[in-house]
Amino acid sequence: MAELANVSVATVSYVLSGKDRPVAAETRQRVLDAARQLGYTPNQAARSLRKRRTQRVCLVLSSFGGVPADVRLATDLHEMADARGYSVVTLSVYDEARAQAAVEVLRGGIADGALIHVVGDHLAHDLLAGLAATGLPMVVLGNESGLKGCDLVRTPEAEACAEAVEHLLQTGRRRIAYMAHRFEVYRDKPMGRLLGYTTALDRHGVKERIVTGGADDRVAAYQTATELLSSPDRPDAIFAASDRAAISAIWAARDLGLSVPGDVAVVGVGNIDEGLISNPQLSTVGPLRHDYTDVVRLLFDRLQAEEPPPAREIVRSWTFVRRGSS
Amino acid sequence: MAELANVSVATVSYVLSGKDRPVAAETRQRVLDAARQLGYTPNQAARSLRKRRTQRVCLVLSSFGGVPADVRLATDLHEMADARGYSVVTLSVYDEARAQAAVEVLRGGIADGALIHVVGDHLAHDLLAGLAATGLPMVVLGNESGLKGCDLVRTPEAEACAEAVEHLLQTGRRRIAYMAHRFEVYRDKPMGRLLGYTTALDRHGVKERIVTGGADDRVAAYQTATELLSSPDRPDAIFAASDRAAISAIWAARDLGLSVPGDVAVVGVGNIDEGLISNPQLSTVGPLRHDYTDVVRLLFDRLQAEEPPPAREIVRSWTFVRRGSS
DNA sequence: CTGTTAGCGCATTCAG
DNA sequence: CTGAATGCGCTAACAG
Repeated sequence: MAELANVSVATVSYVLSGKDRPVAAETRQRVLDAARQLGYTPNQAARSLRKRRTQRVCLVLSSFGGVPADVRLATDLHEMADARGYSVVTLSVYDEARAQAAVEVLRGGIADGALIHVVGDHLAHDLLAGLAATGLPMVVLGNESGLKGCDLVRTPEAEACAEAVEHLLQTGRRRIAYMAHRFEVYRDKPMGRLLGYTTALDRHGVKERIVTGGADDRVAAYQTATELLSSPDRPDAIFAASDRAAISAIWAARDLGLSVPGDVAVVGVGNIDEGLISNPQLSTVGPLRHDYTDVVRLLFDRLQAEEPPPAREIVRSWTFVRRGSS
Repeated sequence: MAELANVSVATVSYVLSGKDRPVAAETRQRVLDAARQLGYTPNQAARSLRKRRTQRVCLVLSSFGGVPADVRLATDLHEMADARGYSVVTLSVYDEARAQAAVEVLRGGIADGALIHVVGDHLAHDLLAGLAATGLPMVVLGNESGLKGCDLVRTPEAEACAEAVEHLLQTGRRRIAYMAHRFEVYRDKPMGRLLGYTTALDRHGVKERIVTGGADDRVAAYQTATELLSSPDRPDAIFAASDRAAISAIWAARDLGLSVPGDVAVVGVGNIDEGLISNPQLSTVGPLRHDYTDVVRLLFDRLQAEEPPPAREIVRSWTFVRRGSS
């Protein structure tokens, strides 16, 4: 490369990395021509080794096709990364092995910072804490507590879900089933959405708990809802841990000849757009606006800060949105 | 690190990378202890610079939350990567800018190989060809032709879709609408799914073409289907470019008081599981089994080959699956 | 304006 | 069995 253009490697580096060092127009052109002719692209490993920065950020998600809101998160991240000259790579963490691998990759220095949104318990708290202790700039979405050295974005899910369940109680529902994500069921004590459910029932002195799995995918949700609603003492409301599951529940109810919300009310979580086209429209719990620019900004602030800024925390606002299904 | 364990960097390298060089048990333990105490992880940039391999593969997708089948593709890739000691990073390509960026990152050497599944036209053929010319081992899913130096996985979408539309014609449908992905509409000539649609109509001498957008997301599909079905000369069949859009179309029909398939038949593409719980069950076009292990194996064969193997090609088998909606 | 040089952190000879 | 020396491809500082 350098010899083809008949210049030193330093010159090549300067023109390709667009630094301010003055380079004769003619020389620059020669370099550019040679680069194009050879299809030359600087080796990023060498570059980051030298610069001690990768100009990359890493997005860590539970899985592709998981939470629909992740699409927005990813878009917002890509957009800001672009604007600031960073690339984005994504790691998928859908089980413990993947969590381990992801942390290893991050520790190996694949990126200058990470935006981490892993639902469930795959990414153990210790792993996360160990990663943060590395000094890697990171922003964690979740309800982890006691994470030092990184920014936290938490969502008051429990409160908002309790509100939804209280609404069900106040409109006369008494047998309220909760369709949970798998990881919630295997937890020692209820948290988040499930906690909201139990809290609301506690407050109203309702003893009965009907907790099933099935919220993880649409088909499982349909089957679970069908079972629930086929039983002789069927619930008069289903609170599902995801909107997708809730919509499946609506289908199941209708296929059984039950009316929604007449015979059974349905409420989901997430406030996805699809809730607007279901019939009836889906009552849900979630953010009113899906916008993660503030979250993403936390990361880039941290990346571009001279020294580690104090840990900040954003609390995302979640509310109960009543629509036709309840 | 080296000094804490009181050994040379070479020794550290040997014990941590698990090479066969003999190391005294006591020395090894000292290194391991020091590594854990410091939370030391070898820098991957330096390692790949030296070894000229990253031990990473890259998955390139259109977008997270895009095609449901990508979840399986990702799982299969992760699994085999794990087994062979590779990590997986993912790049998301949902527009031209992202395509450009992704290719740049790949050229920069982020991974030893790439599995590329980008639907639509974002990833221009030239970019792909340029990347392949780099010598980067890659497997491309799509119907690109004339790509040298990489393995191709193609899907006879057009044929399978034509079969579906012929089925609609044979069961008496005459006004068949096609709900397209955005990128299909803006193409100069029909390809893939749209081509299947036009081909079938041509064969049967049907002149009328009803092509709309809306297949990209559920809400848009619902709205588009509602418009189509509200018109005085409404179609008697809707062929949607995705199952998700097709399911939205079923909802739209039902919400308008139309029966499916009585008043309007609906057929989708993709054969996603959700089609089994829709009411009626969704007729669709797609693979009977979602399994990408053979595709993934192509990549690792290529990675572990001494010299570039001949370009191979896999043709995935797609069929029309008739269910209740048509 | 451009070339020379010294590492970045690691894996790998080659000596000991 | 272990340490010292070399260089992977690049950038930044310093000479010219």
